[in-house]
Amino acid sequence: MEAHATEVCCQPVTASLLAEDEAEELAGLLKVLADPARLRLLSLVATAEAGEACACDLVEPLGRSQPTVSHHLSLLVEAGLLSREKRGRWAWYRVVPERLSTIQDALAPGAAFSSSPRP
Amino acid sequence: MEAHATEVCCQPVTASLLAEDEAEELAGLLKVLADPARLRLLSLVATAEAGEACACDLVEPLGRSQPTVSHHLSLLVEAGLLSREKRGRWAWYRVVPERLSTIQDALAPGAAFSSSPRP
DNA sequence: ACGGTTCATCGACGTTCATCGATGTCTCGG
DNA sequence: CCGAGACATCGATGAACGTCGATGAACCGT
Repeated sequence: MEAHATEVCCQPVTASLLAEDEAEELAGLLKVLADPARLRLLSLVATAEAGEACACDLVEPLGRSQPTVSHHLSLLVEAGLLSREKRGRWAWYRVVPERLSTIQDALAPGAAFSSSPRP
Repeated sequence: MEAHATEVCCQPVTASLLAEDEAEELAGLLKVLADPARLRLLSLVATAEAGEACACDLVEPLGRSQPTVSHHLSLLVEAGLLSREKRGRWAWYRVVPERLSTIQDALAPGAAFSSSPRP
């Protein structure tokens, strides 16, 4: 019931009537974003040098314990919002911009009349 | 600590380092969206005839009890995602597209280098 | 003025979730 | 080969949340 990265995820919310399944799918993805700690992690990684950040450099600026940071990072990776690459004994993270665009598209406002321009 | 509609809400997450306050603010707004019932309510109102929907027509298609629907609608209004207008004994709801755009802007990907083009 | 309809509020219950300390696993340097 | 550092996993705990039935408040037709 989680927001796996493989999902393409939904048409725009305002474009057509969302089914319960699609709604749960999109809600699962949004739920991962809807947390201060995870938003700041996303922001920390995005603004990090070279666009990637080591987990060891995220614990202190986030002000949470190491297990908590690890937990949030796992959720972000599972949702496809971050990618993890383990190099040596460090784990490096990057943001996945396409995944953010996915959410943006799902939230496109006033899309109710933009489906078929006219035959 | 809620997502009041008056908030302008944050710079893009990927553009600059999010402070804890801003993160909580944006998270509060996203938390309202991150629920299947509320997403479907938003979708129901958006795709309704004339762009507005009566609360009485939302209970049955949502498949939840009337108090639950009322509760979710209140949260959406408080977050500024819906507007409520009481006419007679019915309550009519409309989506607020600007509020959706706010979230879209906050989630703009790859905005790390788009702040100041060059002086 | 009364009864029915619409909607919000209240109180309660079960689930989900963020957080932590303790522990386990892996990798490297000496 | 052993110890230290980095990270994930486990188990527990307290708070937040979605849901419902019951109740309350407002607004009409008759």
